[in-house]
Amino acid sequence: MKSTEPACQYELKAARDAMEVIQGKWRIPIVIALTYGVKRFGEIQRDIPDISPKMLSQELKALEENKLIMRKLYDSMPVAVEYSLTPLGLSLQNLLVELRNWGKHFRKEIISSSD
Amino acid sequence: MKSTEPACQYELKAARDAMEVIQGKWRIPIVIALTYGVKRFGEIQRDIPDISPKMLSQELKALEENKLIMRKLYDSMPVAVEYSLTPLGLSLQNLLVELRNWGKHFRKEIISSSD
DNA sequence: CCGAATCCTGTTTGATACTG
DNA sequence: CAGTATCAAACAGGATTCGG
Repeated sequence: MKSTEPACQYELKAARDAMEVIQGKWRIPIVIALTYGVKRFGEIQRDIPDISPKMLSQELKALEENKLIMRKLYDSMPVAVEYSLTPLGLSLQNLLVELRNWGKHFRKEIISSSD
Repeated sequence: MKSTEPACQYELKAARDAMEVIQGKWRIPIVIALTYGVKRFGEIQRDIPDISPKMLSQELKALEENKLIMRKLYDSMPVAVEYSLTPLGLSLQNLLVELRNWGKHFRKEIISSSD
């Protein structure tokens, strides 16, 4: 065989699918915030100090569309909304662990060595 | 304790560091292409059919700056250049595996269920 | 063959203010 | 409290052309 690629196109697509879902500045922080339990809009906003309400709203919506999180509306007065991880969102844990592990490894290699 | 966040700021930063390095449309494909061995510019370009030379050049440079790949220049005529993964680049394998696993899981859950 | 340079477009992100 | 609306800035990505 001349090229090594054709056999792995499916694997590559899976990796890119995953990236699409978690890519961006805020999705990982939001998911991590919610791994500590159900939270309300304002709580998440306090946990991620420099996110704007617009971005938070927008990214929550995207995560909900991908079924990583659940939005529960309480029709009280004033309204209350609670966000939580779905099973699919929880299934990200292994990936998040690897992400953190590699992130630490990277810092050791890069920050210490040169640069 | 009232907030769950302060303790995990370091973990969060590690995850974001990792994301910054692998984020974007082309870095994962490039790294995956190079896991099959040393390759030249044109080979990588053929392995990733829809990448433009500009993007390939730009992303190779970024990956090199982060020490994930190595660039070796052969001063022949015409010049030849070979790219390969560094140990740090190779250390991404576990993360890539998780990325693919979760990507597949995600497709099963999403594509099949509704959407 | 391996890019660099330039120009251009669309998306992402952000600051700020406002609403039910 | 939980967002929306608006505007502006930044960035990613693409098309094309050029050079050693």
